[in-house]
Amino acid sequence: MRLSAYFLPLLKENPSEAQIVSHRLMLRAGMIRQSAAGIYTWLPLGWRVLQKVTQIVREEQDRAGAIELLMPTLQPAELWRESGRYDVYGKEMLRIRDRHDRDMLYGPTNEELITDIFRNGIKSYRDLPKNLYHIQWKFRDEVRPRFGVMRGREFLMKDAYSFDIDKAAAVASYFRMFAAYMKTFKRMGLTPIPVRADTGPIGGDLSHEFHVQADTGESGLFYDADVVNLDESNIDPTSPDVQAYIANWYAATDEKHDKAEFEARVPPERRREARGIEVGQVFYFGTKYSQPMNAVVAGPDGTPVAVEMGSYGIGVSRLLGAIIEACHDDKGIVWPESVAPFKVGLINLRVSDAGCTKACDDLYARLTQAGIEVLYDDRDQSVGAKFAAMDLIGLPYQFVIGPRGLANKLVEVRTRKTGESKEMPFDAAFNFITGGS
RNA sequence: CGGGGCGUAGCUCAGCCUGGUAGAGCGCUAGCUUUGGGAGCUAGAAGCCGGAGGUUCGAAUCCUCUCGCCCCGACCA
Repeated sequence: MRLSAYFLPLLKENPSEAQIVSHRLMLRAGMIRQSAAGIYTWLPLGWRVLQKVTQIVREEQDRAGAIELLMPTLQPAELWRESGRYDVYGKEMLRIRDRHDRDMLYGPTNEELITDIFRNGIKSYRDLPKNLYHIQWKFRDEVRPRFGVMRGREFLMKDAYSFDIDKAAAVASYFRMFAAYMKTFKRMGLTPIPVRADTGPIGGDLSHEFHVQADTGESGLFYDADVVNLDESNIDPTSPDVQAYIANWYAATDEKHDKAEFEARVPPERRREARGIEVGQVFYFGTKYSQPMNAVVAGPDGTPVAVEMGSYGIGVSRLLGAIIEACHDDKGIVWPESVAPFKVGLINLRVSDAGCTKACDDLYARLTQAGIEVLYDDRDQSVGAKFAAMDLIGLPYQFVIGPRGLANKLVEVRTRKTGESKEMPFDAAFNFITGGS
């Protein structure tokens, strides 16, 4: 993409409404623009990142056996009356009336809708287990939205719902998602810390919140180092030992932290303290919805059984804020490669120089053909402005071409994260980025 | 929802107390000069001073109401 042809409205100064670093940087880097309190337009650069993050979430859900579908944003109130939540949910739920005076709502979550879909489609235990998910915009009319996309009213969420014939199978589904979550967040360059969450009123319920480490995070975390060293690709979600191990390790937010227990159970060298941002939560809730909504299947002996359910959420749009909170420096964003909007920023230091421009155009064409995502700064701007812009938007690599290096047929390759820079011949730079030799 | 703050040019903000022709820096446009870390000079464009009512000869400024946004708290992916 040529920057001259792109839409990237950068801000030199910090907008006064933004207090936290991710919000400021997203605004300044031209990723989002606020439309109303807690409601944002995703500008081209932000949209690209959102799609990258979405795709990683999707791939790991698919890999874990979940099946994607798409439910609507607007739901009939009727289903929520059936589950009993219509009157319970409160003002956070945006209620709408259509022209026929039917009560509708903009979905804050989808348990009712998915249970309805499920009960109409699955009648036998032989069709279980099932795990259905979608990635869809939600709306919760928060009293006080803040921190940009970290706590918006409209937000993109992945929510999955598992259906099993009995508790043992449901718990296995739960830990399968648990492992998928660890993998998902790690792929985004984050350090996930799964924290035991409230078990709720029904005894035996399971829930974990996933926090990702960020110095500016809102919750304090105390945990056993083993938690982050878990190799999720090797765990067997159906093994009771594994389940017990995960369910019992020590990891807590500051609200739940019990110093005495922490010190009793975790040896000093494994005790860790950090700050984090919550980006996901998993629940096992049994028949809480299947019972009232009559989501039953025929069991092996022919008698109807209410299915055992769990739900699994990831705050996809919030993740962008979390990633930036975890990955930035005083110059701007430092994208992990897996979610970067472009892999390379190509800077033409002197557009007026025919040699520079030719060299840039050629390299740009070559990289693009090789499938590398390149943002090519071909604008006629001062050098400092170009470097500052590129640092701000945080692409992992910068290729800098100017008259000085070009005299020796060299391009400068910089790594945003480390600040390292090295001059090399064009072929070497090309191979460096494409992984060729 | 309780408490506080702010709405003036695209952005950051001054002006308001003490009413009298709407300002600065950055950005934007044009030209010239510059060119390896947010360039310089010159000339421009740009604002129903959030909205409505009121007081006054006269309101960005004073009064009333309203809308929006931000911060702290309670609440949440």
